[in-house]
Amino acid sequence: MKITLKDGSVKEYAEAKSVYDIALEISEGLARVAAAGEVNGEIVDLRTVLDKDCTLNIVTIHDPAGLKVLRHTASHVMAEAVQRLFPDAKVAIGPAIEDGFYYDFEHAPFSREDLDNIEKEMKKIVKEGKRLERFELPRAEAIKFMEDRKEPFKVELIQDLPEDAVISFYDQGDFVDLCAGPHLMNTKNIKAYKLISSSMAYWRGDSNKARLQRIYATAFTNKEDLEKHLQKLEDAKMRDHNKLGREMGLFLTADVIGQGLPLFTPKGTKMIMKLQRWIEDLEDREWGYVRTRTPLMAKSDLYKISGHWDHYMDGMFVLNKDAEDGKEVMALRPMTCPFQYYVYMNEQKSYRDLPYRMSETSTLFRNEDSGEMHGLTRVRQFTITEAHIILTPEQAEEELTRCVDLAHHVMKTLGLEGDVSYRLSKWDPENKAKYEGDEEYWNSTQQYLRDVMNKNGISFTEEDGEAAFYGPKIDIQAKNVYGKEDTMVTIQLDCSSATKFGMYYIDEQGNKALPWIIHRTSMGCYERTLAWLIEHYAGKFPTWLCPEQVRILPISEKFADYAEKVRKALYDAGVDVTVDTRSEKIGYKIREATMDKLPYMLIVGAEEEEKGVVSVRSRFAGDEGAKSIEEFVAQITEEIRTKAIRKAADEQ
RNA sequence: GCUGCUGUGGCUCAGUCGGUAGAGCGUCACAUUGGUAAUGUGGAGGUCACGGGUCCGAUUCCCGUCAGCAGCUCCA
Repeated sequence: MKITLKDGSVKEYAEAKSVYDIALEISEGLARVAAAGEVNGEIVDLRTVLDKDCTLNIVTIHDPAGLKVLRHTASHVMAEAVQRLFPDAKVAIGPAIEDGFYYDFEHAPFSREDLDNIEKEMKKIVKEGKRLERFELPRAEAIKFMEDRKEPFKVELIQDLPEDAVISFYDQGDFVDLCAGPHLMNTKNIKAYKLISSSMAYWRGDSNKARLQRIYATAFTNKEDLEKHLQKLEDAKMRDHNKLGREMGLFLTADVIGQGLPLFTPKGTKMIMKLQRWIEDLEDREWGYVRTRTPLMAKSDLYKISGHWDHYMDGMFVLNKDAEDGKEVMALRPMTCPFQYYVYMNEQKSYRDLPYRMSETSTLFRNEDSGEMHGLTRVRQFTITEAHIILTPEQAEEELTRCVDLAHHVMKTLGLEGDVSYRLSKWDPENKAKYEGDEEYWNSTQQYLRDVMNKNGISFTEEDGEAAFYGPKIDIQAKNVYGKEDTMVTIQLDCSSATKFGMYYIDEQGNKALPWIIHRTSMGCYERTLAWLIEHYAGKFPTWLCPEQVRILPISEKFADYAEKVRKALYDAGVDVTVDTRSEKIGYKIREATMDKLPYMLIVGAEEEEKGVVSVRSRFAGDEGAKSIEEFVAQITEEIRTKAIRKAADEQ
């Protein structure tokens, strides 16, 4: 008997065998869908004995699709283990996800001990080598089947399937699950898995529905891959800005100050100031922006005009809300838009003045739900380089391109351009009340942004329900160390706000005309960008961003004067430099400076003083040898000026 | 906002089956003045997150609050 595999290779067998046996042998337990080979154009059943040459489309568990199947099967095994240990646990759903799988149960919260016990029980099930059998039932029987097994969530799932649906189940002996498949054919092929964590999840993501316990786990084809993955999770923890940023002394929080209100230390502040000075100069001198400075709060009247009062009330901090003494109801600003509009309207503008680009380093306040705050990435007060560009409709395409270019330039300079993806954030046609404007407005503005990105050769995804209430956005997204995505930069097209505020410009015919508005950031907010930088560089920032760029390490206190001379030379050149004057051994000082992730250490002793040099030790190249003071100053100032991103050999 | 877990010197953690606490690192002082990842000795430093309850007595048990974490939901 000859079998032709998908890759063209041919296997020969002395006697007829079942597809099941062949599949098991070739793929270490492949997915059922893959096992269904084609014989003379017909899908063969697993136990069909092959008596002719055929082509078998085999997906092994080493393929991405097969790995997903492996994980999905592992979720069934986990569900069985849970029900063996906790017979009253009701099963909900258990899909494979990126990097693993989960299963939701209705049950009391699981402790770590429970998870370990479940893992042990899974081991037994794997060892038992249980075969997974697929069977199908008509809808009514399927419902009865799950009703008999007292699985209300499964019953609900089946009820939502179409009347004529073929409803399939997978039976692994003591555990049967509603499932479209495919699956591994045998539990024994699940060799490497780990229960990661458990947490609460709502049935169908609806907070009004049942509270379930979700167990997150992962599975791989072999122990090495699993170990590698677990190591990766550990490494991610080491880069986590919320941990590393605090350890490095860049920021802190205080219970009495409140959630989502980080405090920046001198070090963290220095980094933010370096970013801010750079961005402000860049925008004003090279990209044609003017700078404004507007209030952090306003009367509620302003937000009523802007639409925030109707569309964003929950997200604002409102002051004097229930005041009975006649005090004005105010709100801290959640955005800068309307404030800058009034600056625009201060003087009548001609088409010749447009595009009018107003930028502001703007502090904003957003009343996020208490469970939403995280480190520096979700906070209640943050500062952003926010601009509003007032322009004629004819200028929009070119200006939007400039905005994308500026954002790209900023990310490239920071070395972060490889981390991002672009997203067209659209309104939600299913939830029109959340947005201003009609279908035509949204379709046309969304198409406008789509065209701009296409013309600029940007690949992007599209997402419903992510737009601002006044218009669609180009969002530049980045993932954190745990794979969670955040918006870093946003560029929004707004063709409706000008009407609300009565903004206009005088066109070439001398008539009032309605401008368009671009809302955009050039860099995400400083807090979030700093978080991103910490995680991207694992704290080893490019020299220009380091709060401490050089540390001078005198061999002993005898060389304090020479160290001071070197320090002054660097300080006068604008370098952030310190001297470690403690009476510690040089090895100890080097160790500490290394752990502080300093880019440069300058060791100075008798030899150096005599020759007027410094011994350079860098994070990038280790011992760089002796250099004259002038030479090192020239080298580092050039590195800082060009914002070079030097990397060590092992960081390439 | 919801569910769960967590909160002990600056950091990492131990401990108290209820009798007001300990280590390492860091910090400070002194000695040492050194050559590329840890010199030695000594000292200081904690209302055990905060508030209430039970108890003769609470850091320990219970309740609440605040904060941190994970997840859900949300994110103009």
